[in-house]
Amino acid sequence: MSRQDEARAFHYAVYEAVQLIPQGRITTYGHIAKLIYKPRNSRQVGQALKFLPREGQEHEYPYSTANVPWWRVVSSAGVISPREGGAVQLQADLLRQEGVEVDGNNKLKLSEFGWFPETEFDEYD
DNA sequence: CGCTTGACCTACG
DNA sequence: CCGTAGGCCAAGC
Repeated sequence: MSRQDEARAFHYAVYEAVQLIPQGRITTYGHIAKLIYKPRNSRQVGQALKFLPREGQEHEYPYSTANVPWWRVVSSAGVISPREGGAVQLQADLLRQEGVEVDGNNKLKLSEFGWFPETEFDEYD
């Protein structure tokens, strides 16, 4: 399996896990990493979302912003990760649109809206 | 091939 | 509840 194939497989795993997040709920990059059995790759989870094709854009992946709720993923600090462009504001709007409270500093209450299903890694805590 | 980046995370003051 | 330090690891150059 080539390195590129592995990267694609990782991206697909991330997108599939993100699709599991219920509407009106949020989870973290780190938790998605655990769900796909790559607990030390939280950074790459963010990277995968960055590579998620924008709706309408030409791409090979069977995933895009049209079928992956990328806005339901935030940092472990419960904050919408800062980045270039208007993506942050869009994410805040999409979350509020489904009932998730976002304050003026883009902070969210993980204790209230967090979605953290059990993972096999939790057994080693 | 080595070095820098970055939608991250935990531990510690 | 900040802010910092160190660790992590694929992608880009």
